[in-house]
Amino acid sequence: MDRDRPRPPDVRRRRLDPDPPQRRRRPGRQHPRPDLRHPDAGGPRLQRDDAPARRRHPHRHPRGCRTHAGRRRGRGLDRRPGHSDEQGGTALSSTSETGTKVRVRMAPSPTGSPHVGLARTALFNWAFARHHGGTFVFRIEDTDAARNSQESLDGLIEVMQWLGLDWDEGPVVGGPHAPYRQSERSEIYADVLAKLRESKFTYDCYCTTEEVEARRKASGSKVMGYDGFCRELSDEQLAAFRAEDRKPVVRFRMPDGEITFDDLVRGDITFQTEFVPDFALARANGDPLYTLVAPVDDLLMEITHVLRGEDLLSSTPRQIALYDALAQIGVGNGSVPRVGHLPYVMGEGNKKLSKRDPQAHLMAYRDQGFLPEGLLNYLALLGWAIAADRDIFSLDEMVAAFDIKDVNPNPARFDLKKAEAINAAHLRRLSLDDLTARVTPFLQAAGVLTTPVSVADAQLLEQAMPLVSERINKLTEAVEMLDWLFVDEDHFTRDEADVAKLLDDDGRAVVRASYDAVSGLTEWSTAAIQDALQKRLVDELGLKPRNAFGPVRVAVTGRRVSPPLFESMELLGRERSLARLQSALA
RNA sequence: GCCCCCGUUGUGUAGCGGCCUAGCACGGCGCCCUCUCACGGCGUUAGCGCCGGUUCGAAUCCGGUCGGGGGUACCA
Repeated sequence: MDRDRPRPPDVRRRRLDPDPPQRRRRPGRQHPRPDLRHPDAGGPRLQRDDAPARRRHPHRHPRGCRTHAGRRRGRGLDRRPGHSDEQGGTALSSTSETGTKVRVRMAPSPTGSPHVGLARTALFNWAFARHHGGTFVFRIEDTDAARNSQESLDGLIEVMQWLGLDWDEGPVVGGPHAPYRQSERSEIYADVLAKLRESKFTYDCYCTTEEVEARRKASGSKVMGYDGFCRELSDEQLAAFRAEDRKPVVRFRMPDGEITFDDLVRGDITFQTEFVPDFALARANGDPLYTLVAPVDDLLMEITHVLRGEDLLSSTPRQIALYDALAQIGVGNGSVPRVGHLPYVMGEGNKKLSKRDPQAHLMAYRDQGFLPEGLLNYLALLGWAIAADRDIFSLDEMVAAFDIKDVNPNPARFDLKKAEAINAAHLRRLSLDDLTARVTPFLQAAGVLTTPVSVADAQLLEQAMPLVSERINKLTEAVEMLDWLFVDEDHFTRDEADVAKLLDDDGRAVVRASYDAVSGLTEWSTAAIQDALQKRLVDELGLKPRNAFGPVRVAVTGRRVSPPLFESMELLGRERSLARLQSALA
C-alpha cells in the first residue's frame, strides 16, 4: 500500500513544535499538555512532527493494479490469511499491529428498530472479518439507559440472524471478552474512569451548558463546544463549586497539536486539536458515556479495525487522543485499532436515511419478502463494487473479493427500485425447492396455507411453483399469485375492480362460451383446455386472445393477473374450474 | 460561524495520465416475445460541478472556487 510506506525521512520531518504558540486562546488552554507521545510511531497517532495536512491520496483500487504488474506497490505481499492488508506497510509496523489477527466489531445502540445503515455497516465489518479469517464481535452499546430498549435489542439480534451475518463473540454466543453489553460492564468503566481521574488526562468540570454558552457569546469565540474553563481550577474556585453542591462531569483534556490518522477508506485525515474541544467521559452521576466506553472496549476487546459510519469521523481525533491516554494508564495491550469511515446511506433528497423513513427499517424488507441475500447484495453496492460490469453476487463471493480499500467514500442514495431488482435477480437464482420453502411462511401468514401444510396442499404448491417462480420479485407476491388455488370455494372471491372491468356483459358471454367449450372435456389437461378454449373463443368467435382469456382468467382466479390460465385451470381441477366459470355468471 | 468529509448520466458504480467518441447496472422511454403478469431479448436516454494550472495528452495530478453532507452534547 502506497500510503503505508515509510515516509521519506528527509522531506517531511519537522521540528517537534516545542511551544505551541497560543494556539488555544481559551482559558486554561495554554498550560502545558500532558505528554501523550506514544513510543511506537506507527498507526494513528498524535503527529507533531509531520508536515501539515499533506494528504496523500490513498491508492485504493488494487484490482486495476493487478493487471499492471509494474504498478503493484508492496501490495499482495501481505495477503496471507490472518494478516490484514492494512498491516503491511512499514509505517504501521508497530509491534501493536503486526501479526495481529483481525478483530472487528459492530456496536449498535439498541434504540428504535434496526435500519439499513446499520446493516450496511454490519455487512462490511462482517465481510472484512470473514475475508481476513478474523473475528467478528457484536457488542451492544447501551450506556444510555433512557434510550435503550430490550425490544430493540431483540430486534437487532433477530435482524442479524435473518441476514445471516453471524458473529463470533457477542450476545447469545458469548466470548472471551464477555459481557458484550456495555450496561453490564459498569465496573470496568468505573475502574478505568478512576484511573483516568488520577492522571492528568482528565479533569473535573463543574460548568453547566448555559454557563459555557454564555461565555462563548461574551467572548465571541468561533469555536463551539466546551471552552476548557475548568481545566485548571484554583482551590478557591473548586471549593466554591463544591459549596454549591455541584457534581462534576469528567472531561478529557485534549492535547495540543495535530492528530493525523490514516482512514482505511479516506486516507490521511488531520485535525488541529484546537478545534476539538475537551469532551465529557462520564456524566455527573458517574455514568460513563459513549466517548469513554467505545474506545475502552475497543482496546479491551483487542479490536484491530473499526469500520463505522461517517458520522463518527469527527469524533475520531478524540478517540485517538484517548487511546493514547488509556495506553499510558495501562488499559489495553498498547495496540490501537485502525479506523475506516463508511459513507452514509442517504434517503430521499439529500438527507441521511433516518429512522423515520419507512425505507430505513430492515424488518420491513424482511416482511415485504426481500431475500436476505438480495438485500445484502444491494447494500454491498452502496459504496463498493465487486467488478466493473457485475453487480449480482453471493455473500461468499463478496467475502472473497472484499477489500476495504475498494470502498468508495461518497455517500450513496438508497434506491428501492434497484434494491428490488437485485432482490429479484437473487430470487431467480433460487432452486424451486428453496423458493418453495421460502415462500411457504408467507403463504401461511396470509392464511393461504395452513400450519403445518397439508400433504395435498404441499403437492399442489409443488406443482404450482414453476408457474410463479419467474413471476414474482418478492416473496410476498406469491400470495396474490396463488391464493385462489388454495382457497376453498366458499371463501373464493374476485377482485371487484377486475370483475367490473372484465366481467361485463361481453365478458360473461365469453365465460359462458368457455364453460360450454370446456365442460364436456374428457381429458382435463392444460393442452386439452387450451385447445378447446382456443377453438371456441378465438377461432369460432373471432376474439383476440387477450380479450378472450381475460374474462376467463378473472372468473377462474379472481384476478386479471395470475399464473398462465390453462395450467391454472388444470391445477384447479375440473370441478372447481367449472364451478367458478358458473359462479362468474351469477 | 468554525472544523472535517464528499463531488462521474435521475440513482449506484467502473475509471488509478493515452486502452474513454467515458463501461456496467437500476430507472425512464421505445420495440420484440406474449392468454394477464412477470421473465427474457433488442434499442435508446442522460454524466466527469465550475475555473485555472501541470502535461504532447487530464474524469484521472495540483490550486482555487462552488455545491452537498456531517460534527460542533452530561446522544451514539
